[in-house]
Amino acid sequence: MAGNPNRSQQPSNASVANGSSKASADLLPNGMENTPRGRLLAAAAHLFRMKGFERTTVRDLAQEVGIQSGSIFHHFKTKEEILRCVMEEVIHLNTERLRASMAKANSPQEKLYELIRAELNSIVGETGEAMAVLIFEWRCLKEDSQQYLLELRNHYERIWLNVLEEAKKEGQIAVDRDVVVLRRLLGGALAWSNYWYRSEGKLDIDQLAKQTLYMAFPEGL
Amino acid sequence: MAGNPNRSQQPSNASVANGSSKASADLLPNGMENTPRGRLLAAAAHLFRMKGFERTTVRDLAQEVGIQSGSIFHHFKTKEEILRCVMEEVIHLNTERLRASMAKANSPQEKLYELIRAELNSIVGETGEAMAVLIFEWRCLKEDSQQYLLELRNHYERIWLNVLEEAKKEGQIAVDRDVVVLRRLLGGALAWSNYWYRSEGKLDIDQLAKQTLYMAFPEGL
DNA sequence: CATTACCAAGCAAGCGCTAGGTTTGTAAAG
DNA sequence: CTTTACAAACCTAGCGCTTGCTTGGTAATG
Repeated sequence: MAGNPNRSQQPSNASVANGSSKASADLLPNGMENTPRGRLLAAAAHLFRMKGFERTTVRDLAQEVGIQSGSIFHHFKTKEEILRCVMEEVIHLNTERLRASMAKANSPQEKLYELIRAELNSIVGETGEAMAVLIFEWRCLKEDSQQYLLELRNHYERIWLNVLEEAKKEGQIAVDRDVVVLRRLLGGALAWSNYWYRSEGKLDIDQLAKQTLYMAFPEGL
Repeated sequence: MAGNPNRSQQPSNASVANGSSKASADLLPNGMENTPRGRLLAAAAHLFRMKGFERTTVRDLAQEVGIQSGSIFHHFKTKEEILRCVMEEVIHLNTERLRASMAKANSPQEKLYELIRAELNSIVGETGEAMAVLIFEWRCLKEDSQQYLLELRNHYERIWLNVLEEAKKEGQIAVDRDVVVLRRLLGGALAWSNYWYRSEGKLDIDQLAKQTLYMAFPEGL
């Protein structure tokens, strides 16, 4: 038993885990996948999306990044903390994206179109798995984690509501439409796209964004 | 009086009809709590909604109906079968509701409004918990159960698409709008209401249905 | 006396997580 | 250039507990 027959030899480059598992397709930008922590988060987003938080064991996660299950707890205190970190990072990233997307827009209609496009890209793009986890694994968080992340989400929602309120004030949205309800309808419609939209299909993201914009502005852009 | 043929039911058969007489309706309003099976299904819908399928243990479920955990397996072969039965019954029930809702409608707009109202009632009404389970616990099903339930769902979706296609043919929906995409946007928006809509609020279901109708028909009814 | 509904006890497997030792990359000290 | 020091990264082994599910039996009903 003294030997280590199965031990993997990592190249000094420290770039890639041993080839037992396919690389996760959902890596968050900016070199996050270069640290062990980032690799774990990316793999977690992938597995949590595919199998759900509860069904994903720490052993699954360890295998995905090519380490032993116990080694995970060198980087995270608990399994729940991994979930929370995935969610936290994706909220921060996409709140920033939302803000940036409005820089190129002027009218409320254009702004709303850019918001829809940005959220759609968050949901069906490279952060899509993490976004799905954020949306659909919410109840797996402990109470205090929920509370904390709720504040971050409120900032995100505030951006939407500001634009919708501006549009209504300028008369672009019928007076008997409630902007809070409208945001929820839009949010649901967009979130749902995570389940059915495939970028390989004949519908590209901009087209889908335009179809979605009809929900608020029937005359389009 | 009738036995319990459902116990050994297998969904792996591609055919929809398996023992045509074993009417469901254990789960919902009438008869729901009259049989042990019905009580279990109702409790399961509730717990699966609140905690998720994985987090709900058979011991939780047993305690909810006041029996021992082992006794559950007198009524269902596996825990997964309970989930499947909850979903199956709620699909059957709501497909029937959808059909019935159109009896009182004439124009495509009216029909669509009734469809929205019916689905909304399914989602936020007394079958809401089971509907949420159907939507959000889908991946907890085994492959063959998914396949089986998918056929039932396709019938449900067909009703929607027929109405939308009729509306488009009559020119009520802009030519550049895709009815399949529109149904998915509507479905997402409606499904999402399960997360935020509270019937105690100031918005009643008919009002929400009307706000939702704007997504398809900007001029309303 | 068959059927239905249930209990009591517990098994095998799998779970999150821990403890304690080993390897590895890096960089200052000799 | 080599040695020494050290922390981060990781492994091995397994503990304590929970899980879905099984078994073999009992009580009540018609």
